[in-house]
Amino acid sequence: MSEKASTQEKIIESATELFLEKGFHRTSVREIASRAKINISLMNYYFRSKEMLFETIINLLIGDPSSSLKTILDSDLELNEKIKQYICRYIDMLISNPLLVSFVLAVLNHSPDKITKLKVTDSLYTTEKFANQLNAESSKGNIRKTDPEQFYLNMLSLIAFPFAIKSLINEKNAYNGIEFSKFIELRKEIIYNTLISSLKP
Amino acid sequence: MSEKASTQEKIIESATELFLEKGFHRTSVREIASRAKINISLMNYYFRSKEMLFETIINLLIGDPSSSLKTILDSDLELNEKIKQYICRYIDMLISNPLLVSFVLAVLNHSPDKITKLKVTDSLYTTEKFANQLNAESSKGNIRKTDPEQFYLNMLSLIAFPFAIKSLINEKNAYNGIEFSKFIELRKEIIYNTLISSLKP
DNA sequence: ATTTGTTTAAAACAAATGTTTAAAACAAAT
DNA sequence: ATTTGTTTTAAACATTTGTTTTAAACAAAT
Repeated sequence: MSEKASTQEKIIESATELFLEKGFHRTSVREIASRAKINISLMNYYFRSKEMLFETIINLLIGDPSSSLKTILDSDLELNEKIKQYICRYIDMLISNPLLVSFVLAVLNHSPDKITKLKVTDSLYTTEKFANQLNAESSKGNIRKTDPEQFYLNMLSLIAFPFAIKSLINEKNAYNGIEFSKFIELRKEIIYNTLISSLKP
Repeated sequence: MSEKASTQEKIIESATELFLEKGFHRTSVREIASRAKINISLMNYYFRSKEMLFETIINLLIGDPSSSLKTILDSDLELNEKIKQYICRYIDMLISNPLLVSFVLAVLNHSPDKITKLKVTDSLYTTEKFANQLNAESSKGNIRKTDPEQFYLNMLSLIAFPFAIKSLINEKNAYNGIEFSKFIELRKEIIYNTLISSLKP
């Protein structure tokens, strides 16, 4: 925890850690206050309610990464290169925050509106320009006829799902955090190859 | 709800529905009792605690499907056919219980031990015989050199992840439950083709 | 020095939680 | 008919929950 952090920042820092680890309902406001070393009532003073604090943190956690990734998808990169970079950046992002996938899935599961009604919704799961690119390449005969929706879902699944079952993978292979990251690093190329060969005419 | 169901069965039925929909912490024992139309204390009478009831239900929900799928993986089917059947049966199972993925991921996330220490653990995520088969085919030059661990993870990701983000997919494409199922049905062949082309030497 | 607006603290609040108790209702057996 | 063991009920239990209240501490401005 940073030293000169304001009360507000301390609350966000602690709450973010706890919400990522344990989710909304398993985290109590007293635990947040205790970790942030502030009085309980300050949470309500700065964020009105636990719920609003949670929504603030959702935006912080999802907003930045997803819009950064959207940039790649919407760029003018050549298809193969775009896919390669997207996989790479996405995985790097998740390695640096391995709890993010489970967090998003948890929220998505018990209060989907919190995510779908988000300003950043379409950053999270939209493919318009990318879809056009796939269709174009398909028309030109460069790649197999491909449903962009399904292809993007394949890509997302291959990238994100392993993080959702991290503990299962670690348990089975007796991995620690670092070994897991190495295992995931290997997937960059594997996922790329898998997707590219699925596109070959 | 069945008519002649015993109290114990009524509790399990109601609790299963609620745990699947809302998870452990968002479900109260009073809600379970109310839906099952029984007295609150009967829950403790039959299952000692909410926690033990939850574990009972985890076993019921995960046990059967996963061991059934394990059978396919451990069979003597030829590789391509085995993959095809595995995808098909897995997806059929998830279509008939679309909340299962999110449920397992939620449990896996906040109390991994509940799953990894399960009797059915290895049914959930083990690949020994399948791995040997892949290695054998690889040695014979029939398929590309492939890490079985990564390949199985690919397969699992492609199959299961879409169910974890069901609400996102539905929201984006304005799907209802049936349209989602159709979308997923299409994936059987797509996933098969994707995986098979990734194996081609 | 006093007033002002802001931030922090301690205590209390009402509501909800999982669980236990103690007695009643019930069915089966003697 | 009475005892026995099982099942069900209503009430209370002790904690914990998120939130609010009230007042104190603080800093800045007049």
